[in-house]
Amino acid sequence: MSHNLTIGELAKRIGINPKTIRYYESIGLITSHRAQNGYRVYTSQDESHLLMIKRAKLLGLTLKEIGVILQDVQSGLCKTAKSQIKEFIKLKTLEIDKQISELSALKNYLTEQLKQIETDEVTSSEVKDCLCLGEIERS
Amino acid sequence: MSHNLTIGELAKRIGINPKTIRYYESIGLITSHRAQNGYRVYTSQDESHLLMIKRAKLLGLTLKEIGVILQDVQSGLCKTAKSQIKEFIKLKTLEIDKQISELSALKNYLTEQLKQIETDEVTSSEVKDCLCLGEIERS
DNA sequence: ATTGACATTCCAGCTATGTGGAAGCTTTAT
DNA sequence: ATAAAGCTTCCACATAGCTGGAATGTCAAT
Repeated sequence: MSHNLTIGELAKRIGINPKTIRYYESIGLITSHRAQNGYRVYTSQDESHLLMIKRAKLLGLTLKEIGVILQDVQSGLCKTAKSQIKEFIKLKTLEIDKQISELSALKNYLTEQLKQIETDEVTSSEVKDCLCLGEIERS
Repeated sequence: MSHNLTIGELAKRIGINPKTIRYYESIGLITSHRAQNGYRVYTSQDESHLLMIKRAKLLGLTLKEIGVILQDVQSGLCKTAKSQIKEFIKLKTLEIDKQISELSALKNYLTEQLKQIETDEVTSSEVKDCLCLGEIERS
């Protein structure tokens, strides 16, 4: 299963810079095994981890937060100290809810605004209200 | 209406560091008027702008993106060159949709995971799957 | 055997987003 | 009138998250 990859191949598959992978290793986010020549060797597991990192970053997690998840996951924490990961998941879920409702509110107002702009019936101050003062904070 | 504020008062109302306000000014994100003694003077409009900046930052916009919005809004762009702001809104709405669906997916999987953890029926690899390999990408 | 494309480490620098501190002026309170 | 608190500018440092370059080693192809 583990079709071994060099750092360059891995980087290409994930769509990131090899330097970034080395950087992640340097901060302890991932690890690597070495071939006899000293080259880093990666497995599909490593690829999965990197994909997860990429996705989590897109979702706004910091590398530090991602590191915590990976640590927990890799050390099989859910068997030995579940409460931590439970806590994390609960917290994260709440954060996500908040983020979603803020995004929805912003989207609604932008959509509304777009409609108005398209029917030529908007004033500068209305746009300003939408973006600066709008009822987004209700969410 | 414009109960004038010093930088310190404004900072306290918004809940940010006065230095941050000066920094925003230094990068051209906001402007300020000065009193005769040289002190910065802010109006409720400025307060609105700062609130909007704070909110937008929470939503993941960079200061540069926020700057674009503020520029458009402040120059009354919606009257003079609506197409740009229209374009921006459309793009932003799409991005928001994507972000929302990713967040929803992540939330679902975290919730699912939490349920399983709470009923003591989860394996390390399941958590791993959820976070690293899960079907989040379907979204 | 040489060339070119990779890999290694190390160090340096980059952007974004602030924060801290010094030196000095202004305002406010006592 | 003096001290505390708050304002100014300027400069430097901090943190996150990379990115680039130099010097060097390895591998694959010709």
